[in-house]
Amino acid sequence: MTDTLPGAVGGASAQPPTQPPVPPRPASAGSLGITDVAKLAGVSAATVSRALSGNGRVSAATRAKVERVAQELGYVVSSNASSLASGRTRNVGVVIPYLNTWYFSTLVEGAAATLRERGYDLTLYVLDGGGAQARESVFENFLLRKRVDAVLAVALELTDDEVARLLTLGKPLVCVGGLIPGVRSLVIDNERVSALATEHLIGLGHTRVAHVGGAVELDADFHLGSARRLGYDTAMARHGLATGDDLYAAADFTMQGGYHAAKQLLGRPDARPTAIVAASDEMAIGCLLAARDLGLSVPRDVSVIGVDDHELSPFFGLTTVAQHPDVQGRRAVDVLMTELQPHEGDSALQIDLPYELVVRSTTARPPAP
Amino acid sequence: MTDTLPGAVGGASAQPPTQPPVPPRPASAGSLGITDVAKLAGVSAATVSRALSGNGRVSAATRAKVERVAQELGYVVSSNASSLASGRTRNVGVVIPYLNTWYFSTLVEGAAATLRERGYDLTLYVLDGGGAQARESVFENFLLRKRVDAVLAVALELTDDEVARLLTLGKPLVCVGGLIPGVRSLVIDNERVSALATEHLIGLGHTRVAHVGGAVELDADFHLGSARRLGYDTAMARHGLATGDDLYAAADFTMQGGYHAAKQLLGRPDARPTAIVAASDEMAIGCLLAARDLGLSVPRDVSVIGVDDHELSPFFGLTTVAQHPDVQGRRAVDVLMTELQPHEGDSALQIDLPYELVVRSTTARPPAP
DNA sequence: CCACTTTGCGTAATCGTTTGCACACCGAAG
DNA sequence: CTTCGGTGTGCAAACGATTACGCAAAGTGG
Repeated sequence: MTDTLPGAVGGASAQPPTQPPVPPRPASAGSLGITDVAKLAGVSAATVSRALSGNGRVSAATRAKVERVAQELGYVVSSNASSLASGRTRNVGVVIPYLNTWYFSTLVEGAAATLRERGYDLTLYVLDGGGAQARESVFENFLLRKRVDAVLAVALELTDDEVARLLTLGKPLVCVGGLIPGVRSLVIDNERVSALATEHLIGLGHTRVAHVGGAVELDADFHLGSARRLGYDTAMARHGLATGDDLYAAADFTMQGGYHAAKQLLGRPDARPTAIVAASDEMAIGCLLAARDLGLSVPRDVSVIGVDDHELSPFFGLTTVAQHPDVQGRRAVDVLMTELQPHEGDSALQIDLPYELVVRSTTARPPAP
Repeated sequence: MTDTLPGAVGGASAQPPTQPPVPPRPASAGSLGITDVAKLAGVSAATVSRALSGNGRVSAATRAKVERVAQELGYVVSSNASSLASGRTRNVGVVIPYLNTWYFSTLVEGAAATLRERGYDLTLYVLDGGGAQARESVFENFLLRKRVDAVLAVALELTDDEVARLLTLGKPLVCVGGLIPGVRSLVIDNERVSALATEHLIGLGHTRVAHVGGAVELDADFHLGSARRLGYDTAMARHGLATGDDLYAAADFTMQGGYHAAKQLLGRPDARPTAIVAASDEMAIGCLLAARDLGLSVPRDVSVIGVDDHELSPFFGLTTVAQHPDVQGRRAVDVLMTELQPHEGDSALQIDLPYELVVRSTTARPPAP
């Protein structure tokens, strides 16, 4: 029931003190329930529920009438009451480490769009900042309040404990951006992605190919840095090409990091690499800027390829291996939805996400020696 | 369950004694309710509710015992039941046009962090993509389901209808990033911000100051482009400096747009501006890159200033007028929270957000003529 | 030692839907 | 003309909390 707090509605200016006898119900449009609709439609509340939810059978005529009345009254079901009674919330929880990042925010936007289309709400839990404490409070409290029908974990390496905790709720749990044992996960093959990028350069004829990768000590989130470095190493090895410390520089997945790494790699003119595969587009763009500052022309003097297809990449003409976070978000929701259906055929726990090479103008054949 | 309760062991542990050390499995299924806690603690459900929620009086001893039992059982209140009974949801709805943008995602992250700290959930509605239809469905359905205690509208020019719709719910509505009549709004004075940036350049001695602004036809979101252009115009006029078509280029708030605009402005060597104030940092960075491509040195040949303090700005050494979206998100939540309290003193409807000049290395005195 | 206020807690009535069950009606099959 | 299976609807019991009341027991002051 809406509290009869005076002044909550008016808002604009202070309530005049000379208020006439306060109307007992100040147009409490919020407090209209299913029974109001029922009464006006001349049916029982049960029938209204069935007509509006689509569960159970209702004659076409009755349904139409109920819908009309509900529309006229501006009636909207109380999700709390509905959830309590039915056990379904039409709401999914999305847990994510950060938000102010191209990848994460785009992924969430994709998920949000899909959920909205399906009539679902999205409740967001951003772990950032709060550290271990935030993480614990989310997993120990927020997610257990039965406010969500399912949980989508983004790029989170969940502990067995956290998984168990969530699964005892009996709610589907889907993970995107990392493989978790026993949990349906949508993953991108980071090793292959990185190998593909590397092989593009090798295919162009490059032999001195350097790698700007994530520092091992920053190897959070499913060892993204390691996986991509491994793909680079593998591809190089497969083609009999040398790798080594002089062809590797660690960075932190930022543009600035990529910039400094490239400065270092491209700095010595003696054995300068003719190409760089960066583990992310932001770092790749950093490399581009560094090359320019060193007076090197891209792609004439040095080729650069990234991974992601960041929103800035088209502008820089960056060749890259695209992953599509918005699609990842959408697909993750799709999976979640089928999971919410009374499914039985246990499909694969691991679902591979697509990626593809996007050739732009930062890669070309190596300069003639 | 860990049986530290002497009396509870007999009744509760149905486990065979010869069970190997199974992980404690705190909660049996999701189906444990307040009455389970009540029974085990030897009190009534009402007391458990009071002890856990802090409403009503409970002796310290009882409270401690209830808390311990709840902890052991892994009990978490059902937010639906709680909301239904109390009318409060401990959840706020955030409505936002886009998410995959530095400003928006950072703002939401700030809001999310604050909300989490206060034990609130955040339900996110991203309008993007769905167009008018998405917008309508959010305002006509999603927000009216009584799932939220309050609504935070970000950079949305709400129609009177939408405002009315939300206010009849009796739920607080706060707006950040735009002034809406009758709604408590947190706004940044875009005109002053832009004037401040312009005056920084004027103070350095620049007289030919150009503006890269939002195209009027893209003037969504509270006329951000217009307001910032007006601030530039005003500042120039105040100092008796000329403005005009040769000192203005429209763009679309992207780096690419800024790049092309700057190419145009800086292209003719005859009457080239010595400084540019861009209406956003992303455009400013585009200007930086354009200047470089034209062989101009920043800030020796041309100064550039932006607005935002984008995450990339420190890397580019960009001088800018900072607004702090994360702080804006936090403050918006703060306001929302006081709004949720039984407030009475109607404070100002408009709340001004802070901004400040951040001088880095892209602005300097103009070149000697 | 007696009113009289606090305190602490239990009883029971909500909150607004959903849904199992019962029942009435209806047309088709036996 | 019964007997059915299928439809459409209402009744009433959940769902799992919160909270207004009421009533003891425990302080408090005179």
